[in-house]
Amino acid sequence: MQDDPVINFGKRVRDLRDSRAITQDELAHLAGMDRSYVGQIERGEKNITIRNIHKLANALQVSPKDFFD
Amino acid sequence: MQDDPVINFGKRVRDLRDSRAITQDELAHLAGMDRSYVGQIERGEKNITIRNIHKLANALQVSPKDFFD
DNA sequence: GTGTGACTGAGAGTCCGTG
DNA sequence: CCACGGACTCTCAGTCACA
Repeated sequence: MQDDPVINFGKRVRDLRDSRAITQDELAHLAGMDRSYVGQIERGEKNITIRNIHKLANALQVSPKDFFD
Repeated sequence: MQDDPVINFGKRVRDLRDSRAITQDELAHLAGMDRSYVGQIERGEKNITIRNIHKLANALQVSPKDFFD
């Protein structure tokens, strides 16, 4: 069982993004971040900060809580 | 209304710590962090990363979701 | 017991490109 | 459309001394 928060967070972002049928590029643009960075987050390669968590939550129109399920 | 996530997160940490009646020193020890670092987080001076959010959640025995209310 | 400023190494985050 | 890379800049992690 993989319980690294960075991994789980990335999976959650990908799920939410897929459910909205948008690309990494589009999500990056909505959140005001770099396209390759979004990819790195989804792959669990980056230890994201709380400010960017909020940016992604807003871009995906969810509560930050929804990333921790 | 102060909606900087860094500020709100700090307040939430302080509230949860106070409700447990422990010092910054004790929380820092439980979370495996430096005492002054915890203070900086509570004051909203640090844009904390997701891994440290989880450390604090574990130390306070709450879910990471509880920081986002 | 806590607030604060200063500090260094590590890693967050960007920009460019490739298959 | 995405994974992955190099090369870069900026900021966070983590600690310390002192108020």
